[in-house]
Amino acid sequence: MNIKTRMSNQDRSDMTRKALVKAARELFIEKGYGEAGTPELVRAAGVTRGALYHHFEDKQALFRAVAENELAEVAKLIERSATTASTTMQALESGTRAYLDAMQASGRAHLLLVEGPAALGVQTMKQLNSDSAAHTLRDGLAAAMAAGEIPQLPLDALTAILDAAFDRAALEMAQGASRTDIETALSALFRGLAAAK
Amino acid sequence: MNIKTRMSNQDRSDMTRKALVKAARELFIEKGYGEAGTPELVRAAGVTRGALYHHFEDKQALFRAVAENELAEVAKLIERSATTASTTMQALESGTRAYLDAMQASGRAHLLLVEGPAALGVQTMKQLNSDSAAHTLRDGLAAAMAAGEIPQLPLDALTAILDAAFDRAALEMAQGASRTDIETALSALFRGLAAAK
DNA sequence: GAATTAAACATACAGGCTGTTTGCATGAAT
DNA sequence: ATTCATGCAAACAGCCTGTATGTTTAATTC
Repeated sequence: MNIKTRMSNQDRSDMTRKALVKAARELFIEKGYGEAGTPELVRAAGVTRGALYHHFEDKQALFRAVAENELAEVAKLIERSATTASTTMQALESGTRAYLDAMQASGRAHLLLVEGPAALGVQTMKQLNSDSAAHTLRDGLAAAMAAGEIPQLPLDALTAILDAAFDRAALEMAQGASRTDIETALSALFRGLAAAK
Repeated sequence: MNIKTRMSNQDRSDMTRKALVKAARELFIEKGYGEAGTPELVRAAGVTRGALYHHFEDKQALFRAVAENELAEVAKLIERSATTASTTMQALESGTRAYLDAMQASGRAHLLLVEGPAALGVQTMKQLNSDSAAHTLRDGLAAAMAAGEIPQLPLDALTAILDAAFDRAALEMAQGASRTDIETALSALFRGLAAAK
């Protein structure tokens, strides 16, 4: 597979793109976006800087590709784990667990929650998120409100705040915090919301 | 005051340090840590790069000084607004409002919550935070638990999650989100916690 | 209070990194 | 078979960071 002779342009492009994204993912995690240099990056990917700048407009675009990859993976994992829950709140809680699981891939939380907003900007990150699957939370909350399972509250604000809570939960877990502790605290928040009529 | 002749070394140092931190604060906000170059920075501060590297070990140290400044300001504002509340939960809620207020200074939320973790690292930022005054939340929650106002929950996890919620609340508000919406959602979370026995 | 030392810069320099340009080789199209 | 386009490779230009060196002026010492 590594032999570069006798290959269609398509395949060659796919290979180098993937090699670049993979190496970038690792180096961005290890050193952070700012400290990860393209010379080292392409060395790790086994290509040249020429290839990089042929496939990506700039370093930022490469990071964006990495982030989009991660988000797609998260979305896939969440969809895959979607079970049939009887109440909307149960669906939300199981969705939360799926999200926490999906975010435990090594370095993913750091990449998406720390490097991403600084490298691409908060706005762009928000955009990428909603392009993939973050609307899950928003929709779930809206449904729960409609079903009367939680009180009527400003949807955008509540979504943002709970989203942040989940993100931090994922980040803490990725850094070694106790999963049961985190889930206990999150559940208490959820159940409290439901009780708070 | 701008005449640089006949000044003690102390005063000269203080002046240039302050000028650097001020200019850095603005440029880091405007362009982000990575894109803010020291040549432009020192021009804005009215000093030379020589002065910068005389006072700060490197660009990161300058950012750190900016962040510490902001955190100190936040802590000051929170302490100043500390009122006597009858219940621990009331104290927590008023503390929350004070925090949100303090974080509305232009660019502050972005600096501390977006640039900071990427530029200095999540760990260092956490450290700086706890060095200044973030333990307020943790202590408040512990007190509320001890007083039986909220259920017994893993303190670290709950603190982290609520901290994240407040941070995002501050960030959203700084970006134009409705304050009443945010406070409504936050209050619901709090009251829910209290109810969730 | 003269001489020495140390602080606060200013300037010049070295290396590295990003993005661009130019050249080349090979697969695709005609 | 020839032309064209794609996928790179390599060299280049500009900028930026951190360091090293020089200069001025305040602080200290004798």
